[in-house]
Amino acid sequence: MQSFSNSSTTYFPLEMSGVTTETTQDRALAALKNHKEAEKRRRERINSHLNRLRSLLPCNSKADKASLLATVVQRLRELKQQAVEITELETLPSETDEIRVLSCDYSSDGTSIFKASLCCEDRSDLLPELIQILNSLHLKTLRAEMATLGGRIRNVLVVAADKDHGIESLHLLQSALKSLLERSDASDRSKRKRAYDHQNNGPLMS
Amino acid sequence: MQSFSNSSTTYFPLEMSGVTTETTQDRALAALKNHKEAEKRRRERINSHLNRLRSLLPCNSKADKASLLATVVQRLRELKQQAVEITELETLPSETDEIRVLSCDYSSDGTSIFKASLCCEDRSDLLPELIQILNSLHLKTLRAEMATLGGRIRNVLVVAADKDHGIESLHLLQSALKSLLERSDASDRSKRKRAYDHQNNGPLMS
DNA sequence: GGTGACACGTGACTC
DNA sequence: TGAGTCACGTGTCAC
Repeated sequence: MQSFSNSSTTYFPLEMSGVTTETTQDRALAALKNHKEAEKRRRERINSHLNRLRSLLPCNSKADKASLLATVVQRLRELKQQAVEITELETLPSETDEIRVLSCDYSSDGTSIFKASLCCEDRSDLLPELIQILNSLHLKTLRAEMATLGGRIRNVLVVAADKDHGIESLHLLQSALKSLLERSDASDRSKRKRAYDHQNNGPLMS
Repeated sequence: MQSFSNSSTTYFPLEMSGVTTETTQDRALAALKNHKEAEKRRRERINSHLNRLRSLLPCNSKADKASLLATVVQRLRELKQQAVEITELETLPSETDEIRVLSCDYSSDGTSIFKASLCCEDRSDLLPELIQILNSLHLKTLRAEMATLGGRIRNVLVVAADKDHGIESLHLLQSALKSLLERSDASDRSKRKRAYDHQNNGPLMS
C-alpha cells in the first residue's frame, strides 16, 4: 500500500516540444497517477459499502450489484412500512371483523416472523382456540396483545415459524383464523351474548 | 437516444493484414458497440436503484455515492435493531416469578381499575385458569398483554371491578393469582414440559 | 492547479 | 460464441 514511488527517477528527455519541460511532464504523470489511485480508492470505498449491504441482507452473498441494490430498496420500503404499522399500535377493537396476516421477516437468520391481527366479537372460547391454532402450526409466540371493549376483542400476535415452512405457515395461519372467525359468525348470537354476560362458567375449564 | 448508426457504412479497408475481412471487422465493431451499450444500460440500472435509495432515505438527496451507501447501511442496521427492540418490548418475562396487583383508578366514575402483572413458567392451562379467575371475580378485562419467551410467560392485565367491591376484588384477585402461581409450582415439572412440547391437544378444548 | 466525484469505453472473465 | 458483469484507467466538470 501507499507505494509513493518517486516518479522523478523515471523521467526521459522530450525532443518534440520545448514548452514541455521535464518537471511539467513529471508533474503531469504524477497527477495522472494520483488520479488513478484516487479513483481506485473511491471504487473500493463504494464496493466496501456494497459488501456490507450484502452481509446485512437476508438473501445474502453472491448477487448482481444492481439486483443487490434492488433488494435493498425493497427491504428498506418493507421496514419503513413495518415501522409505520407497528407504531400505530391500534390495539382497540374496531366495529368490523377483520383478519390481517403479514410477513415481517425481522430476523436475518431466515426464520419467518409474522404479525397477525384478529378483530371480532368476543367469546370465551376464542382464546383457547387461538392457542390451539398456534400450537398445531408450531408457531412460537413472540408477542401477543389482547384488548377487549364493548363485547368486541382485538388480538395482535407476533409469531415465529420454522424457517422451512415460512410461507406455508403464513397461509395456514390465515385460513385457520378465517375459519375461526367464521365459526364465530355461525355461532348463535344469543348464546354468545349469554356467555359474555355470565362468564363464570363455560367450556373453558378442564 | 438509440442512435443505431449503421457501422457497415463507416468501414475502411485494412492494409496491414489480409486475414481480417470486412465482415469480421464489421462484426467486431458491432460487438464492441453492443458491449458499450450493454455496459451503459448496466450503469443506468445501478444508478437508478441508487437514486431510489436516495429518495427513500430520510433527509437529503444530494450526497456522495459512497456516503449514500454508508447511510443506507446505517439505516438498515437501525431498523433491524428497532425491530428487535419492538418484538422484545417491556413485556418480556423475567427469570423470577412475581405477582403485582395495584390500584389505578383511571376512570372518574368511581369504578375501580386494577393493573395486575403475573410472571411465571408457561403452561398451556394457565390462560384458561386466568380467565376463570377474572370471570369468577366479575372483573372486566379492559386490556391484556401476554408475552412468552423461553418457556416463561408474562401477563399484564388491566381490569375493572364493580364500584361496590373495589378493594375487596383487589385482594381477592391478588390471592387468586398467588394460588394460581403456587399451583404452577406444585404441578409436576415433567407434565408441564410435556404439555408445553406437545401443545396440540390437552384440557383446553371443550 | 489540486482534489473529488462522475460517466464513459474497454479488457478480462464467467456461464 | 454471445450476453452479462466487473475492475480499470481516463476525460471532464465543479469547487
